[in-house]
Amino acid sequence: MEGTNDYSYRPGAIMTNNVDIRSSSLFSVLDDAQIKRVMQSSHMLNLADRQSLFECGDEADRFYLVTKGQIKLFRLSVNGDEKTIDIIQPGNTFAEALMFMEQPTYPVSATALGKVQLISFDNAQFLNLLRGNFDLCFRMMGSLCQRLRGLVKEIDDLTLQSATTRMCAMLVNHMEREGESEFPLQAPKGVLASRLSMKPETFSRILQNLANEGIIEVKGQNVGVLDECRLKESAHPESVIGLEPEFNCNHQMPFHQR
Amino acid sequence: MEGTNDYSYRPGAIMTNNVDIRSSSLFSVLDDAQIKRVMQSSHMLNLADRQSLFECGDEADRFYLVTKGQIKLFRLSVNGDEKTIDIIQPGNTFAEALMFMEQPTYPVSATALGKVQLISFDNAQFLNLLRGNFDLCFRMMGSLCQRLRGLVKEIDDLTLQSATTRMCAMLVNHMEREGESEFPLQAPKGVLASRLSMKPETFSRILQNLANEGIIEVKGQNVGVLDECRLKESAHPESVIGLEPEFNCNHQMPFHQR
DNA sequence: TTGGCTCCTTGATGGATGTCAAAAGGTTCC
DNA sequence: GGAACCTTTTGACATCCATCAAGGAGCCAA
Repeated sequence: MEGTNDYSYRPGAIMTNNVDIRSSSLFSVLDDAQIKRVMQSSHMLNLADRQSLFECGDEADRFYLVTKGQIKLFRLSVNGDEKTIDIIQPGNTFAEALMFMEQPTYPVSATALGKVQLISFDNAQFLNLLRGNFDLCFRMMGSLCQRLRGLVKEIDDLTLQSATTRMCAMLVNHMEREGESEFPLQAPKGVLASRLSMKPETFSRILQNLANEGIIEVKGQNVGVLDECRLKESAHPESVIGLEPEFNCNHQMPFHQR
Repeated sequence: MEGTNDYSYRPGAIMTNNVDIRSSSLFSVLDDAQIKRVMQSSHMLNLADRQSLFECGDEADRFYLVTKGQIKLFRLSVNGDEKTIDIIQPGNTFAEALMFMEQPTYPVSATALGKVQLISFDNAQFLNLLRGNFDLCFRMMGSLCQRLRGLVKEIDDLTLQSATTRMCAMLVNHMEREGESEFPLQAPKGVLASRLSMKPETFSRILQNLANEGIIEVKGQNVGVLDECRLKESAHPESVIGLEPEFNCNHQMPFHQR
């Protein structure tokens, strides 16, 4: 499970599995000597599908960069309900915020979605690096700030938006990231459901509704957006502010509609 | 509305309205000269009850320290629904995370709860200070990290916990902060309801239920905790893990019970 | 005191989403 | 190819909480 830092090191791009480490914003401001130093305390890891990386509450002395596959971050409730907090994509780091805590423990559990390859970094090492590099500090603070904004948005979504709205917002994100109106969902539907804080049954029904409305079409894992305009309206209800009620596109989607 | 920096400056404690600026973790690592520098670009503000400080989307070039009263941070949905994200207490700063963004805009609106006194600081000034002070950077990163953890916990609560559980957790926090089993709620019930992501009616009913159960007693704004044990059980359902179902204290609280 | 606020409470009802159960596809492994 | 298994879908029903409407309760002003 735990390998060594056996990837090639050379000045310039540091490639591991087609992911340039420098493309991660945290590492982009490091010079070659610094990268080398971080690398020396790093390990490459391979995880099988569903393999656990750490559990909520574990001591947190390392952080991670995903180079291949996806990592699911989640929390469990007493009765075994699972809430997926985030799905980390290749090229992104996670758990690095914890290095600033006194007695850091992971606030979430992490498991592999499919086969995953990642690199782990030693918190103490990285803290040393931070202590001599203001650019890096600012990078880090910027990244923490963005994550904060993301979570605030998330809370907004959970409290002020409906399940359908969240679904549409996700589909719009997906579409814009892919640049195509047809794309595969990047995780099993059950996982996406949990990410959107709904049950798989609800997820399925909402997709069905959107398809019945002619807004999307669904074939297995593939989604095609047929009516981008209506999808975006459903995703961002604020876009119709200012219109008179009778002029609103009022695309009601009763839950149990067939 | 906007005053000048007319509070006394002297080495050592920097008091403004009985709040020592140094007691805020961000400022605690600054020496006198640095404090003085920050102060020079700061302003004291007074807000009347309900007065707005900034709106979601406004350009964010200052951050704030509350010295008296409370600030409500919230987001609005299209239909006017309001979600209180946080209630900032005296001695605490807010909106400082934004200084690391390119084109910072506030992700929430802020208004006064009651009469409020606060100090605003110039982001650019503070960034200069950060750029020469690693301790301060680490303070800042630590604070951002804690805020992140708080938000993750919040999402957990919203998705995995019931309204009653959230209420109990809040009451336990309240109680432990006050150190008394009897205490006043620190904000109008309607605001607390929104903070807990429920409607005022639901808030009222849950308090009623807890009172009927004999767990608390409520007199206006004052709450007395009668059965701390049961309150904590309801707040942290994980505490009863491992017990056989029939041995669980099964304090059902049907919603419409009278 | 009385009126007019605003905030809170209480009751009746409804709706979005969860739950439970079963069927329908897909995948993997002999 | 088919058996076992998992994921997804579908249906019937339950529940939590929101909504709507009305009634108290405290507070301030005249």
